[in-house]
Amino acid sequence: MGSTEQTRSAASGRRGRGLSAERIARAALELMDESGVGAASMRAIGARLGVEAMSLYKHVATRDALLDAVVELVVAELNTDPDVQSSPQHGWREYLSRLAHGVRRYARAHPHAFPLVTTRPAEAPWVNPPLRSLPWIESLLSALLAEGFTDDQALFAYRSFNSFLLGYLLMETGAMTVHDPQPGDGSFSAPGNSEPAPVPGGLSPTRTEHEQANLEDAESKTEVLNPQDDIDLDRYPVIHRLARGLAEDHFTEEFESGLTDMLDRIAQRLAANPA
Amino acid sequence: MGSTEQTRSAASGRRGRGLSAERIARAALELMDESGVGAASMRAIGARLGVEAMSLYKHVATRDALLDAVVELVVAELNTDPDVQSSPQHGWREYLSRLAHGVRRYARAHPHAFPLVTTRPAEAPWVNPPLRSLPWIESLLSALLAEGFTDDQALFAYRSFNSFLLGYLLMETGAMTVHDPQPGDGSFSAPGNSEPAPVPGGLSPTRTEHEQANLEDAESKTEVLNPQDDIDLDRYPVIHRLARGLAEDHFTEEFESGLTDMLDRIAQRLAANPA
DNA sequence: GCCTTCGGATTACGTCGTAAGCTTGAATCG
DNA sequence: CGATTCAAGCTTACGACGTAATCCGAAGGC
Repeated sequence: MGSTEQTRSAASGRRGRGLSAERIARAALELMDESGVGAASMRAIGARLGVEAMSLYKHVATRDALLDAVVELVVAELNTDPDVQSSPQHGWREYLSRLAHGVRRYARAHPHAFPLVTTRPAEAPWVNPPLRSLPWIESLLSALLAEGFTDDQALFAYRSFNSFLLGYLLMETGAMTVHDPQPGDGSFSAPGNSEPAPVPGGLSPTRTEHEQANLEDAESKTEVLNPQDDIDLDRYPVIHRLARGLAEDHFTEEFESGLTDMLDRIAQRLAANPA
Repeated sequence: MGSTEQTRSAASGRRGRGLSAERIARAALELMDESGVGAASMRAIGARLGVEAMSLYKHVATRDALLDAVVELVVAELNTDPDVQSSPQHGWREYLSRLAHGVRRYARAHPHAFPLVTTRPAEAPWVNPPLRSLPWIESLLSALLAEGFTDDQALFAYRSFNSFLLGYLLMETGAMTVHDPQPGDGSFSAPGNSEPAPVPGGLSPTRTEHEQANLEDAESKTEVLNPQDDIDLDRYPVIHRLARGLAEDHFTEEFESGLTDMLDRIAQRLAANPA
């Protein structure tokens, strides 16, 4: 296609067109941001870069490695976040708070890629999301130690930080990627575990339409199921009544208050067994 | 293969062999538990049930719907959990605590399937993991309202419950599914965002071997990267020093203390603006 | 000059989800 | 009872996927 012109505007100053592992990961991330994780197939990534799919393997071992690189790329946005500090300037609270806000920023910037960050298997059980990289784990731990934390206190803070961000941000980004509802309910049983199954519709009759949306993709469908006119009043009266409240967005305020409480929890631990 | 004997031991008392949406979902879940999400292909599920892959479509609309059914199946373990109560018997704290422990139980029982529970797009932004089903959301909310919560208090508790469990359990189950390490590090940049890239190895040279392990699968490889002999002492001195502490398992104790704190947080909210 | 090296294209294989149509045997009804 | 119906399961086939193997042409070093 086109011509054999090879502009060679690459920065590395070597052969080939500007392809590189990072550029590939960046293209993959763009595709995910636009159309979900599933849209980032090797062929699609190649097409976006004006290259055949197989050429990517000259820079990336496998698609799995590429996904890991995307995760790394996302987390690496912390490096260029101006509000995040690499070491505590005004105490550990501000350090952790700024870092947490940085994490939230990258999570909200890539709601489709964030599940990747949270669920891809790590190289060790203690390399946890949402930091996921040894450099940042090192940074956090050494920052806390420098602030006078004991080893145990630092590790406790590390775990609390991880689980808090994981929970809140997965909720928040998950709420951003929702697909269309189903007519039938299809529950196998009810919470009261007394009646077997009073479900009327059973399995859905009309659902021939297919859209690829496994764990891999998560379509963008931002359309929100407006609760108050879809919820079955008889089966779910409380949900029906609280519909408006359920749909309200409390993410920012509760992120702040949850973060504060988490930091308080850590501070409490500091006071409990002082160094 | 075999013979044309058709034992017809099905419970439903109709035609066909015992196949059903629930049996299919159960087979899929077993495959996931054994070998990761990716192992539950339509063909593999069919094989496990002694049936061709296409036969599954007589009971399941699409593989996506099947994954949703698996999620439902996992969450439905709450229904048969003897310690979980369908309505508060001794106050909301015990109700929520028992429910939380029930969720933890199903999460630990299916560490490979749990990411599905946490990341599959829901039918509405407020249908959140780890409950994910309208019956259980209804149950939780009505339980709290019955205990005297205001609407806002119940919704706050619902969100706190979700994000706490999401965070802790994703950490815990994530630590159970770890894959083998890579020789090279491959970071694009370091946390201090001062030096560009002091990485020695760059991209991995020897990694021709492939094993399917995208978000879909997450191989079982329970082998743990023993920190103290693999961590680069020069680049990550703190991690190296804290290696033993990082590898320690604090999940149960910190789940308990975190749960207590979360319930305290809710109680605080009750006191703040009393009904 | 040649020769190595390396980045990209080509071809091809096995597996995946699944659309379309066929077969079959139990349930139903005359 | 035999004819009909029809859902459950089988067969075939297609396009998209990840990727192994191979080839090719140009840039760099000698």
